[in-house]
Amino acid sequence: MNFGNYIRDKREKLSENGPTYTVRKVAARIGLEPSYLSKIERNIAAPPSEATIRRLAVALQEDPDFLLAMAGKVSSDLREIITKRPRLFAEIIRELKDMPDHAVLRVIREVRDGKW
Amino acid sequence: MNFGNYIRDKREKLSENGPTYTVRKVAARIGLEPSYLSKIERNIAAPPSEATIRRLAVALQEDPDFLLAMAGKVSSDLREIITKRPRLFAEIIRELKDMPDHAVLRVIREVRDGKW
DNA sequence: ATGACTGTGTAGGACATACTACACATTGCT
DNA sequence: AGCAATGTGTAGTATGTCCTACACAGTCAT
Repeated sequence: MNFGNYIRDKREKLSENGPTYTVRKVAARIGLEPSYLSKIERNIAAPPSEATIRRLAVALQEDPDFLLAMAGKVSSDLREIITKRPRLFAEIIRELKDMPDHAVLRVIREVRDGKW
Repeated sequence: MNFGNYIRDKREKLSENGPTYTVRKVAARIGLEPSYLSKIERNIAAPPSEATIRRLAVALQEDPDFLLAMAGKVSSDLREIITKRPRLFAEIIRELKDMPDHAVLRVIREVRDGKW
């Protein structure tokens, strides 16, 4: 599944009950030209900028980090966190790479519970 | 400290004993025009691409993740890891954001020791 | 059949990224 | 004086990013 198909599907699902989620309406709400959004949805145009993806996430009730990932991007706030301590974060991310979700979640919980 | 100044300093340190680390020699070794490297070092040109930064890291015996971070970039392999499970990694990275180095290192060690 | 919608096609443009090619001036050596 | 090596200035290019502006064709209701 790619970015364009995903948001087209999502928008079409939302547009089933009423004309609130047409290409034109959504585009207007997030400040884009309708034809541009149309092209994005058909993968004729590449995914838009991070700022636009964020507005799109709000408009379509999607998780911004997930949408950004579909566009092959990493949220700028995460990039900032990583670039401030690159070796440290590179190490832990690579370490967690092959761990199953539930194990990573356990780490998150342990960290959050302040056992450190 | 910015990218240009940093690599200029590093190269100059390495060039102290012998003419092995002139702008021209280093540029030749990593396949760049000398004038381009010169401009990068003086911050007239923006930091180069990830691939070039990696070659530069090898040539100057620097940590690639660190150099990439100085250029405001995140290694593409890390980006890939994150975009495969964006919500999970977004959560843990934000959770670790304000933790001191030693605490993050402890997490890394625990993970590596396979207590999970 | 007119008007109000719908999505989409065409044709750009402004700016950034990531470079190359080559000439030039300065310095040090012989 | 002449050559080699140094760093740098100028000019230009290809490609990508991120969009706008506007026109057009089809559908649907009145």
